[in-house]
Amino acid sequence: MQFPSPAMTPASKSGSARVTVRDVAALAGVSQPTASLVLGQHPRARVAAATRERVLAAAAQLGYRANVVARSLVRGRSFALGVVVPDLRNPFVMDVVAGAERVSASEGYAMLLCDQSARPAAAHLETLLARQIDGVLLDAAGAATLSPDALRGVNVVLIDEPSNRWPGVPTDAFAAGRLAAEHLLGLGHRVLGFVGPASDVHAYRMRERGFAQTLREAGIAMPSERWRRVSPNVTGGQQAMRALLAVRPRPTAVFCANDLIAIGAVKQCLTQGVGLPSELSVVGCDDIEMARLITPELTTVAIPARELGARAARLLLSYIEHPDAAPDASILAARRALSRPLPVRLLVRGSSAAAPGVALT
Amino acid sequence: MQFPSPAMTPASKSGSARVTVRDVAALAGVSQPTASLVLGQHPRARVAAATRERVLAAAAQLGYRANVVARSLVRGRSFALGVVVPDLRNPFVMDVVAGAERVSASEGYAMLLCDQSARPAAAHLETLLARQIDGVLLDAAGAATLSPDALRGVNVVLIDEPSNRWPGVPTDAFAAGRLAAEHLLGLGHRVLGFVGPASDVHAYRMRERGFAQTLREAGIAMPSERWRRVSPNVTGGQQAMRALLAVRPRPTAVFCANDLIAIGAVKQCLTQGVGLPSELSVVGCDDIEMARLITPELTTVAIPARELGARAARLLLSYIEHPDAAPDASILAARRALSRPLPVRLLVRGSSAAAPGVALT
DNA sequence: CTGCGCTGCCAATACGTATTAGCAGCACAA
DNA sequence: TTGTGCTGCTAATACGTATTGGCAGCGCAG
Repeated sequence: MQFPSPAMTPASKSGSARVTVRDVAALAGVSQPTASLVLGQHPRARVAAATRERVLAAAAQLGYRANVVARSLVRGRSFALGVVVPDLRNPFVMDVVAGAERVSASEGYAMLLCDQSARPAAAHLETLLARQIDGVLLDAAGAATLSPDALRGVNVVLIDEPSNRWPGVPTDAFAAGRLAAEHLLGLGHRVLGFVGPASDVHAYRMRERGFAQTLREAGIAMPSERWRRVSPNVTGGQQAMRALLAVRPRPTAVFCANDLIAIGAVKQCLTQGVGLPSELSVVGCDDIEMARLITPELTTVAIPARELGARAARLLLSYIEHPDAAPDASILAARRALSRPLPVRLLVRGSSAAAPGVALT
Repeated sequence: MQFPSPAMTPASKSGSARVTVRDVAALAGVSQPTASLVLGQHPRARVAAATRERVLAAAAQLGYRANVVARSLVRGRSFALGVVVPDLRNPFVMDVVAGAERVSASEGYAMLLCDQSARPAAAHLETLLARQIDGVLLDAAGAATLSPDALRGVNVVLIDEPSNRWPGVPTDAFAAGRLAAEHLLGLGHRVLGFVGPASDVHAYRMRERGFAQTLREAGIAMPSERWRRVSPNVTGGQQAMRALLAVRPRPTAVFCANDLIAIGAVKQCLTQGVGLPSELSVVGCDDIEMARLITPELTTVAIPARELGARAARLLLSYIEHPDAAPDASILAARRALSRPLPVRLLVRGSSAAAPGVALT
């Protein structure tokens, strides 16, 4: 039988002073390393069952919570991921982040979020590296603006941007463009337009090439007046559509490289009184929530954004937790599966219809 | 004159092994604490100018980067903020987060993002506390679900949720409701409806009360059939509007407690062929980007979301960096300024117009 | 009774930084 | 010459955990 220290009753004051592994060890009557063996995350440690029980009981009684900072220092790992995104207010980007957050949180990793619209990616990366970050999820924009050796010594996974330097999770962007083209061709459209970003982001390029190549195969002309480059947002879409509506012959259908552009394009049509989809069809790409909310609802090629983020996080974690140069075959297989292009699919909604004067059979 | 170690030329191999303050000290020919005094963040330290120069030169030559983890351990602070949000995919929330991110990044703090839609707030909080987080930004939903003593010992700032326990940044939510009511009354509407969330979030309640009290003062009845409670998203808005359109007399104007609800309401009207704004006016609240993208554009009461997030972050940083019980008068004044309710303003757009049969003078 | 291997625990140390206390060295006045 | 005060630096230690090496104690075979 033993008395609790009269100065405090352990159970009641669990929050007052920081309780460390030493306190737990003292209460359990073992040394600090022994307590550390039990409370650390190495279940392989050889500790007698009775001792383990005593330590766990003491930890519970004191309300022990491991200090991740101290653990990080000694292990040289922070159990945290950095995510560098081009713009926090882009809904597609946030869907990707949401997918990544779910995975990283469930694996016990914290997520440090960095917005490039406020600070350059290089500055964010400096902060992340100083924090001994375990890995970085990089959007295409981030990968483009960063010098490659700023990223030396850290695990990197790229989101929808191929590279022979770092692994990444791609989407089948070429198919996205092709699906849009096939859909519009099938509706009888022969005078087509395209709106994409001026920046050189691979996924956008592939969407464009899938669209262009399908038109080419069908023998459709793609004059440059109907091939517009703008900033990839709503304003850009409006500008592009204003220009396209002035072109003669006027396009009867337009494919936009993302939904924000498409929404801007649709808005501009409504502003100018152009009938949608009676006079003009618009197809977007991404399937952000907003696409279903405008009128008419936007026909678009859905990119599985959350899944994209989730897979990118899983792939990054795989590299973090198995840093070996030549890992297990099953690990390699898992990585290969995660690196496979994500399928896309066409969602036909109200913004696309048969070309004017074409009766569909 | 001294030779560099023949084993490596310092400038070239800056990335190979982790360079510590000891390496810098050795190269500069001073002790580790001296180098630490120069490279740490205490400019008050008394170091001779010549020594300081030598240390800085050595640090630059070696590409020294401070290890924030080690610094955190000894200082007992992590230089990181936690942000716990109800849903990463809510655009209003993300605007708030974007504002907070900008401030925290510019002050050298990292931002750990936690999404309650994937894990309960309590679980996130456990992770954050284990990481010695310096402070937490909490949305109303987070504050509601957390037991108060889970937050003991950490700085907390609430976003748009009053509490006598923690500081927070409020918005003038009552005025938001009042503005909406005055606007609609001014347009001649006398049969009004309201749609709000079923959850008990203070800001929503105040918007509702501002709206209700203004109607009451004008002698307008508010029967419960025209007072709907749904989940605060697009689907909820659709459901509520479907119900409201069946009420007799049918309302000629509806105020929705946030824009997502309002967008759902507008969508439902279009689906059922109800003319907007000719037969029915809809007013939202928040002014998310989407509000300008639907047709007709949504009349709404703008809440300055980014400013809200930015102020919350600044307020939190004030508490973190001045933990004194009785701080400076200027600090108190700054806190008071940051705690003042954020003004809101009405943005009249296309979704509201004069009541049917009312000619405006 | 000795030698060997195994189990279970602990002493010592490391991680990279910040901070406290104190020691030289110097200038200056008494 | 001694005392005093200041400047500029360093030795020692702390932060809380993980890990290495080694030491008792025990069972068992020779």
